[in-house]
Amino acid sequence: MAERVRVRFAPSPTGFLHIGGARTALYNWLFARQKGGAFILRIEDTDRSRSTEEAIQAIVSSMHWLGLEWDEGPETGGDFGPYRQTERLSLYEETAQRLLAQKKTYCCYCTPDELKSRRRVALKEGRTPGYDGRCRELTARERDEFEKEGRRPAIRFACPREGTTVANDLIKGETRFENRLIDDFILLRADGFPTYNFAVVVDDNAMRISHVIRGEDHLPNTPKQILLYQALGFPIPDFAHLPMILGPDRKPLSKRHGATSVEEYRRNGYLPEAILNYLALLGWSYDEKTTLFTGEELIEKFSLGNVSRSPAIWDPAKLEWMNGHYIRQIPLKELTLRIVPFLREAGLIKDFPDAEELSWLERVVVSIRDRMKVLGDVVTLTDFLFGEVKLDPQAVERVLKSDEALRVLALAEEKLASLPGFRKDGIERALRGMCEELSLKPAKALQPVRVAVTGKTVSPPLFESIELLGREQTLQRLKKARNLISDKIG
RNA sequence: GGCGCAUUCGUCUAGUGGCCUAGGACACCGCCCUCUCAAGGCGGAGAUCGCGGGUUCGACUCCCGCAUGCGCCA
Repeated sequence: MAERVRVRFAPSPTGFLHIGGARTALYNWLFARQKGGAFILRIEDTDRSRSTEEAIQAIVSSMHWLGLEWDEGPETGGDFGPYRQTERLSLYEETAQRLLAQKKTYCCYCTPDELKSRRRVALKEGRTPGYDGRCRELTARERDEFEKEGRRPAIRFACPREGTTVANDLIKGETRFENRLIDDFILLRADGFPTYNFAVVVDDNAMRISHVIRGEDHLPNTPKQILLYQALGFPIPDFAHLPMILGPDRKPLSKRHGATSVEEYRRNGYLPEAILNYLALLGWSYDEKTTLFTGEELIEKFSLGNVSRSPAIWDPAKLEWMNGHYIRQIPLKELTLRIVPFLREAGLIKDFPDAEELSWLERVVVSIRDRMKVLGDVVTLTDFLFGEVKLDPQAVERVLKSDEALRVLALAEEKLASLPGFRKDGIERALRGMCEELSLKPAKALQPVRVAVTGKTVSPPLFESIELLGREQTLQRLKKARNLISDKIG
């Protein structure tokens, strides 16, 4: 424990970085940064049928995007590599052989099919479905027989039949497991690939991991791993098991609950700051008041002792609120740049804007900043500023189809046409003057103008929007709306 | 089926024996601001602390049982 803190995040590359994985990574990262330790990224790709190269890239890229930089791992390398389990096969093999020589493991010739059917029978008879240990006492001759049949052995751990293994979890506290209830689990499969429990112990030791911080789903694996540490004579790290993240139905978070990967949130316009802050608070808290934390504050204040022991339900609404908050924290110039990709993606702008367009975009951003929850909101909020207006039929029906609206539009057009300049303040004066002349409340009289100009009953502030649109476009839209009404009213 | 973990407002949580007539945040409702919608400010409603037993002068907090949920063995 006096040794340097070394922690790791060890995902299986079977898809995008999941929200739960991101939180595990974050807690590891915070812990390492706070303690001045090392944060290691290790790829657990021994399940060849499900692991892919694309998934590794996806995870790496989400980690970078979140700013969870690792000190050792893919891309960066390090003194304890390689950091991919499929590149460490010989280490597992050697370690297993060592245990075999010490008679702490044994060869098992049972095939997966045999095991499966035995398990079924056991379940049907109401017995515990674990491995019965039948190959543990195999004689040399029996082994030869199996070898002659062409069977390749798996290597199993000879688990102690008595005693108790105690895991002192930094979050859950002391948990005890009866050794006799743990079956002789496989370390190395017949094909030479290690099982999860074995590879994890070998690697965590080889990489000098001091604290294993991972999801609670691994808690039942812990006694097996402790037994392995002991058999191998390795020092045992500290363990900390994080509660799960569930959907609103208290089932594991999955696609049917909505977005579950960091990548999806990135694409929808969530900010890393918001995701990190929200994730930090999902299962951890600092005091009874604080909800907003900068990255530095999190590093300073995080502690495993304050991590909750019970599962948390994912609440997209709170994340959204937090995202809106962080959007408002971003300096205008930077926010504008971060919005550009969303405008391009939606086809609202073609190329990357030049300096002039950028300064216009900045003014656009000012008008919508308080209205955004995600960066992608920029599209629906400002689409009327690009190209033609699409008049919402319902809005036309409700606010445009009247003689009063017709008069409003005519006067507005006249007032705006004769304005000396075309700035927000002048526009406002002109339109408020219009309201007075018509003896109408602004709230009433400005709605037809809003619909004519923006196509909707809800929009960014009208006067700014009109300025941003420009005189020519504005007048054109007012006229068009007027013609439309005249036709309709007859 | 066995083993393990968990259980405070709808949600995330504060709470480590008296400070709790249970605090904060999101969501919800109302008011203010206001050209719409937001943002912001102010306020409201919302939890007999899963249930039942103990221990104690006193329990959300400690112990036991039960229920439920989740995990692992798969």
